[in-house]
Amino acid sequence: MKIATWNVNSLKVRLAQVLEFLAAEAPDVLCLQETKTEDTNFPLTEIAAAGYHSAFSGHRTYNGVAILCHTQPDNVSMGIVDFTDPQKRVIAGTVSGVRVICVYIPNGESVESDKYKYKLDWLAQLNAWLKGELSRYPKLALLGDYNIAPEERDVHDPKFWEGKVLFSEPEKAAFRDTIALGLVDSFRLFDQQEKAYSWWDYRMNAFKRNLGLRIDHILLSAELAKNCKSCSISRDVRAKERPSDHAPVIVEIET
DNA sequence: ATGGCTTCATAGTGAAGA
Repeated sequence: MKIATWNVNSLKVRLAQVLEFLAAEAPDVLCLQETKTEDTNFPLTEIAAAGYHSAFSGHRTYNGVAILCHTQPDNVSMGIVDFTDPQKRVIAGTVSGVRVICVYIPNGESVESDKYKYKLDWLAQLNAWLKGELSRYPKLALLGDYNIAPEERDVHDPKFWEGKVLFSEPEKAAFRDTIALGLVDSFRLFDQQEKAYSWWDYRMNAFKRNLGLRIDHILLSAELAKNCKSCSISRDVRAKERPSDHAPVIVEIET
């Protein structure tokens, strides 16, 4: 089973690239973030023509998440249970016995911002909810744009980023709390090249200079992690014409 | 090494992303 995640930064703008990615990689599941698309405008037909079912939760301008899937996902749910959030950031579904949770974790803007408080609160709510989800679904994959670089090696310049949003201590602590629930950062199960990132700023030639952060993650429950065969970042996608600022991440799991 | 991109909503700029 091949599962991927990608922050597309507008599904409308990136639709052709999404279809290209589906054709090239043929993932069983593709989780999308920042679709920025109202549900009524979701490109169901084009995605169906590529052989994929869609489950989605979006609104205009910001946020928006979706799960594209070769088979119809079961028990699709939106949001974090018991947490009222008008922003569409979570969608989950069960595919071949695997609970797939697609998340777009808040950016936080800066550590002084009210959005940063929202981010930390959001992460606490996520972790509280996940605890129950993990006991219900031993085979669970949590994927998406975390907007957190967990370790120094995930940041091109740790000194520069120290204490800043995406790499501040409370954010990293929240990430470790997620891991402590019994999830594994699949990327670190394998030998990886140094300076491997999943996001590069559009400005300052950041991609060409590899000034990036690894903030998109695929976390697996123990039962899935033990059968995980690979985890890689599709860096070439970021090099395309008019790219998203994020690259996709893909895992292969033996089922 | 953050003003220096990109997208959206809108009709000239402003917000937001990360």
